[in-house]
Amino acid sequence: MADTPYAPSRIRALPSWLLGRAAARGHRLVAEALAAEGMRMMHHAVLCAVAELGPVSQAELGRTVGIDPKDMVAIVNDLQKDGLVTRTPDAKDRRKNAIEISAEGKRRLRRTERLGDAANAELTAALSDEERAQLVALLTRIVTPGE
Amino acid sequence: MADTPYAPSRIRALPSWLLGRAAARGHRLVAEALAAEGMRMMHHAVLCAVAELGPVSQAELGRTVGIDPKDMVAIVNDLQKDGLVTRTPDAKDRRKNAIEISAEGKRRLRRTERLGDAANAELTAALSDEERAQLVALLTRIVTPGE
DNA sequence: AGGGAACCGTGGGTCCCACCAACGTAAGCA
DNA sequence: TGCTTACGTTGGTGGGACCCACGGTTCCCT
Repeated sequence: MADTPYAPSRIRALPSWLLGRAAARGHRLVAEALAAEGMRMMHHAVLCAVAELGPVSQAELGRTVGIDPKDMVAIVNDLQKDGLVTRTPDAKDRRKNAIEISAEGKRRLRRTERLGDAANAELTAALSDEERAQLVALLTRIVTPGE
Repeated sequence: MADTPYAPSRIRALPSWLLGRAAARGHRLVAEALAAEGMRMMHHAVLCAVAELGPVSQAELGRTVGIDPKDMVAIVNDLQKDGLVTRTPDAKDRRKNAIEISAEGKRRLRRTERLGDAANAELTAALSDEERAQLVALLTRIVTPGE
């Protein structure tokens, strides 16, 4: 028999392993795509969330995208430095910063969304539309175990 | 209106995002489980591969599990230090190390495999057996785009 | 009204994973 | 024989996720 160089290796069938591998490929594809605009995945995610939520505090932003407040500081710093969002102290609650997307941020977001979509298309190129939807549904149930 | 704190946020439907989240949860669950035996995911994967492949070089090991040779060195060091594998110079090719699992390694592997399976069961607890198989099939096609 | 609890933003740091560059040694091939 | 390739090892970079602690602010309960 021809070789098939490496044995199937029991772990290759474990969901956790496959998820790790698939996520790594997805991350690589998306990161490469977004790099064309000088963005990273988390920056894009945060920018996207800001666009959807309107003026919002960093803490709430962190909760929606599920990242540490500490890391959010650096991301918002970067986005602000590039003029993609504005960070103004909230008049009603002076603990908060009101983060809002700028016009330039919206333009950037439109481009990065297209890049991200293209990368995701490549990531799931081997799947039919129906299978892609299936995958999304299954993953959604995995990531939200409590709901 | 009741709140539903965060908007669906467009990115939450992207495969790459969901994969990252699901992988993070899977990694956390498995890592916690394996920590009971003082093992990490990559150590378990390598040990598993060694058990399947028999005496094998580090380079081939790295190819099968898909990790950097540099990282493989550290992992084999750890496994050897714990007496789970043996690393002997290959007589036929003196560049290579022949890595082989030890009796203690086999015992450890049996335990970590059970722990890993349990963690994966919890990870996919929301899915039926059929759905789990579906997920594995879909992920497999994503991680091996060229085949 | 007062005081403790909770929360926000920020800085400190840790751990794990992925990847790249280089080098000495050894094998394979022309 | 010399050239090319491969193996193992050391060095380092960077991103992602996570945790702790602090000062400032607001909320809530008594």
